[in-house]
Amino acid sequence: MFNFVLEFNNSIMELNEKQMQILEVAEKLFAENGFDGTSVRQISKEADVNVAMISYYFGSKEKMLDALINYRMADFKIQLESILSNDKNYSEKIEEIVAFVVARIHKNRRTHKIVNFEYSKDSRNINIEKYLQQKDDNYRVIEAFVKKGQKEGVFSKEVNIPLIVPTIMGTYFHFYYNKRFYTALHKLTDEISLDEFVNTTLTKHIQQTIKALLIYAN
Amino acid sequence: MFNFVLEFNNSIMELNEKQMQILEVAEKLFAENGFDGTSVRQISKEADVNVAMISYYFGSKEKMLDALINYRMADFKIQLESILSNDKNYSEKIEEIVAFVVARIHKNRRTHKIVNFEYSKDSRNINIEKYLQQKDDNYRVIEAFVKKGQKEGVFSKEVNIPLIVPTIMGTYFHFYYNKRFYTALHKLTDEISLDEFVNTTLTKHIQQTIKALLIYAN
DNA sequence: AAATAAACTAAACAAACGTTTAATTTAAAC
DNA sequence: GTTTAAATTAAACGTTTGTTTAGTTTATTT
Repeated sequence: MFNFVLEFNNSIMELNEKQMQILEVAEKLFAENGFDGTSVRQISKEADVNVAMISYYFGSKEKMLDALINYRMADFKIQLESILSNDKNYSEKIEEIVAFVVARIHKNRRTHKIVNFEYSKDSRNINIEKYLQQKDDNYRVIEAFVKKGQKEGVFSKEVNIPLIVPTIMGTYFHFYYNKRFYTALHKLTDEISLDEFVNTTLTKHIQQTIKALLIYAN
Repeated sequence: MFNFVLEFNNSIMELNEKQMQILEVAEKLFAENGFDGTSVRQISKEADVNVAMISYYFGSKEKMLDALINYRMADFKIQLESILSNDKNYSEKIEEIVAFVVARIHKNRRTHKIVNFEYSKDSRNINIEKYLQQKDDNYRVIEAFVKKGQKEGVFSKEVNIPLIVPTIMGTYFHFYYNKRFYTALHKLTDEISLDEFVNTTLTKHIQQTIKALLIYAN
């Protein structure tokens, strides 16, 4: 019996297996139908638990969303730094960073989608500290890397560093949100070939883009 | 008294001023709080009309969303082609295309956001033909432009053409969806400086990116 | 001016919503 | 084995949801 210990709301929240099972179902349904488009009865039915368990375990539907986001972002330790500390050249390092980021957001795409949609709402009062912290951490690592490359004369100094990550993640998500259109364009069919497409073609495109931008921008 | 004539569901839908006023309010609220997060009573209250008018005019809340999307996409004639037909060089043409696309989606960002969020839902049954048609039209124009540049030896042949537009639009939308984070990073404050930022800094970044990609990708 | 059609309204509808209650079963502690 | 706590349940709570009804006002047509 292994529980998932989670720092949350300045206190520690332990998630047992049943809670995690509920969150998995909630993640799927929120990503498919939106937060407001998903009822707690749907979640409880699909997770095979009583409706009251959601309030019992998480307090409310909204607090369950908080728990989900923090649960998914909790293990976002900066593996970037280990990539940047190896002895590859700058071009190879860019490729590794992009491949890592794309694989990561693809794996957590459902929660990212929920955050993207709910985050900008005035009405929603979600606790996205962990998400913002991770975003900031990632940015600082990228910033240091690019500035180092600029100092060594490998990277162009004309690049807008804060907008590099939006280009990486934005390309992925715009593809993902419009996958029905783009998979038709690429003649892809099932979910497996989507994974493959992301890991090969899409990743390669973003790698090319960022390499060209960092090296040749003017 | 000028009405807006709209082709819709294989028939012609005429929108009078009151209907357009309702759609403007609905667009704002849908973009802010989502489709499911917005009630018809909210819309009717803010638009200063009776609740029943929404069913009376559009049939249902969902059909109103259809009407909104088609209303906003209706005037999306391909101005791209006029840009591409002038006598600028390739580099300048890229700049003009990017500036045009960014300005366009920024202007219609609210409806784009709604489409992005509702489009991927299995549960939602929205009619996005106009949107898809416009997407396809735009892609074909871009494709022809890039292939011409490749033939003339100006553009790299290593570029994945279908993924160029996702990079342009994705960069914009990832910035827009996370604007709270990025405006803090850029130390922007009000809505005006956001418009300015999009028209100058963000547009320039995407121009740099696409130019570098098309010319130097390998 | 009378008749017809369109625009608009307040009220009511059933269904679905998130949450709470009170009772019961299961597990842990003593 | 008894007591205490935690987990689980079915039912009910009061709101809010999108939509419809039936009636009234305003505009257009004859």
